[in-house]
Amino acid sequence: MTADTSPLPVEPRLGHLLARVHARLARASALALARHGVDGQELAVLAVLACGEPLSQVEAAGRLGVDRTTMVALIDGLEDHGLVVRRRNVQDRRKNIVGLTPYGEECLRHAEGARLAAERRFLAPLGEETAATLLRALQVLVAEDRGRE
Amino acid sequence: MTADTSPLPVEPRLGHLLARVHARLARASALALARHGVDGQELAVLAVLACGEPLSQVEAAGRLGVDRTTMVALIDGLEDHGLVVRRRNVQDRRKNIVGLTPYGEECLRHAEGARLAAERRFLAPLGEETAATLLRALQVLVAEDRGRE
DNA sequence: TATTGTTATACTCTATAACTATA
DNA sequence: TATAGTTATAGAGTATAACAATA
Repeated sequence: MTADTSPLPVEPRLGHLLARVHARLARASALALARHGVDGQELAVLAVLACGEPLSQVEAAGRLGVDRTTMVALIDGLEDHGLVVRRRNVQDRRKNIVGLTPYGEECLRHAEGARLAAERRFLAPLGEETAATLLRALQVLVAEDRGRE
Repeated sequence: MTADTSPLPVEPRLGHLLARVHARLARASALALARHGVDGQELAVLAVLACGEPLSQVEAAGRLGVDRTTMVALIDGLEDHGLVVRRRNVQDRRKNIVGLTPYGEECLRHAEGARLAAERRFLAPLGEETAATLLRALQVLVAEDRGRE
């Protein structure tokens, strides 16, 4: 409605806004996670593996929305750093049960705390109420997605 | 604080939400733009080129936040489809002034309309007020970015 | 036959380096 | 020397195809 005489190069587009906000959050999170030796995706894997029942690689991949071949590489990295272990499932020997090592659990706690703090700092300029509205709005928009596909 | 016994796979993370919402909007926009022969990035280039003064490739790249080498390929594609033309700047013969053809202007109008309509449909489930809050919140978060860098 | 994990491969997107022509 | 445009190249990130082991 005020797009006519705007001196801005292009009126703000939702897509650009989302991409830029996401990129900035990613940078802030990366900075906060650096000293814990994991990146955001690896931390997400740890969190998924720690949430309740033991998961196979395919199950973990499904919960994160990545391909199983991507999960192989992720688990490789985490295992190399001693954060997780692969164990053959004795009931179904095709499956690897991937579990956190004690070190992995400790890393998850610390890194998740750092990530959460970074997210709170990131949202701080909005104020509590607006931040909550933002999160709810984003959840509505992803839920809407599920409804159609 | 509530991370111990949560039955959820992973509590919703802002990063995931942003990525998923962005991906969904990108799909919706791509669908809406398909019949106009441009994708979102190409449309953004057209919009930047149409906003006021004549721009060189580097200037257009700067406004979109992409590399000049990326802009070369983008302009190549747009020129191949007859949407823009490169003209040598006579004051500074290193620069290409990139302008829209009449067909490019028409394409911009139609495609931008389609994109805007898709964005409105996308935000519709939120209701007007919440959608406005979402947009303002995202703008605050990118502006915050500018303040620090 | 289908599924799991794995590897190799290809694809997309973007940036870096190096070249040219101009300034 | 520095900048604009271009090209070739490389890197990150991810998906697809094919294979062995297992169900």
